[in-house]
Amino acid sequence: MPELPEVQCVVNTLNRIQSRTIERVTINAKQLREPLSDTLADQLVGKRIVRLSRRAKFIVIELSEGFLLIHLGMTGKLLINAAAQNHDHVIIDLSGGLSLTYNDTRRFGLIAYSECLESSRHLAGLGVEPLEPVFCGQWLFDNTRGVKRNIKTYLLDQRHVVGLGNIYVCEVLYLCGISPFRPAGAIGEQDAEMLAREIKKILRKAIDLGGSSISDYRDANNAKGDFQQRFHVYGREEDRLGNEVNYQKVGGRGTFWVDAIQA
DNA sequence: CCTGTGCCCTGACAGC
DNA sequence: TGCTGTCAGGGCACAG
Repeated sequence: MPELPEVQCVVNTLNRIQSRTIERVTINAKQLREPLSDTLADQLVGKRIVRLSRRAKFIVIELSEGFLLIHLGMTGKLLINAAAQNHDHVIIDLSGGLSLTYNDTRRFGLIAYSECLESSRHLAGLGVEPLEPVFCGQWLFDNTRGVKRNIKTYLLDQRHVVGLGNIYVCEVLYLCGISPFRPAGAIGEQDAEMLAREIKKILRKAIDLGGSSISDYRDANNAKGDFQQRFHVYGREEDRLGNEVNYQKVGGRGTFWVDAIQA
C-alpha cells in the first residue's frame, strides 16, 4: 500500500506522540512479515519518543535509546488513539493517555527495535532517497548504464532508489512518456533528467495531498489521502485524453501504460 | 552477478 | 448462497 508519500504523511501526522514515554506494549500477533521479537516490549517500555522520521518506506521512531522501525507493507496502518479493530497486532500505550496501534490486515509489515540505524539489517542496502539532491538526472543516467532490466523494475528496486512503489512508478513513466518495458540502460540523458525531475515532483505533490488511498491507506489520524484522484493510468481504463490504458503484469506487478504516449 | 518466479497473508470482487 | 479464481500499494528467498 504505502509508498514514500504515504509513509511521509504518516510520519507527519505522528507529531503528537513526540516526547511521550512508552508505558506499555501489547503484542497480539506472533508474526508479521517476520516473527515479532520476544524482547520487543521490554526494549520499548520506559523509553521516550524523541523524533520521528522516514527512511525509504520505513517509519523511524527515535527513542531516548535506540530506534523503532515500522514498515507498513501493503495494508499496514499506524493509528493514534484508534478504537480496537480486527488485525490490531501491536498496541503501544504512551504517557498522556495516547496510544499507537499497528493494524495490518495482510501482515506484510514489520516492527523491529534497533540499537542503531547503521547496524540495522532492515535498512542495510537501501538506495538513495529520491527527494534528496543526490538523486538527480545525472545519478539516474550514470547508474543505469549497462542495466538490461526494464526501467519499471529498476525504479521499484529499493537497492537503487527508495520509496517508489507500483503506483508512482506507473504514473511517473506515463508523465515522462517512457514505456515501462524500455531497458533501464536505454534511458538517455534527457529522459533521465526528466524522470528524476518528475519523480521528485510527483512525490512532493502526493505528500501535499495527503498520499493516495486506494482502499486501506490512512494517516496516523485515520484520514484518507486525495492523490488517487490525480492518477493518469493507475487503476484506470482510459487516461485523461481518452487513450486506452493497457494493463499487464511486469515483474509480477500490475502495470498500467498508454501505447500512444509511452515509447 | 543478474533476473524471473513464487510465496508470505487476508479480504474484496467477479463469475459460475 | 456459496464456491473458486484473481487481484491488491511490498519485499524476500530461491532457482537458473
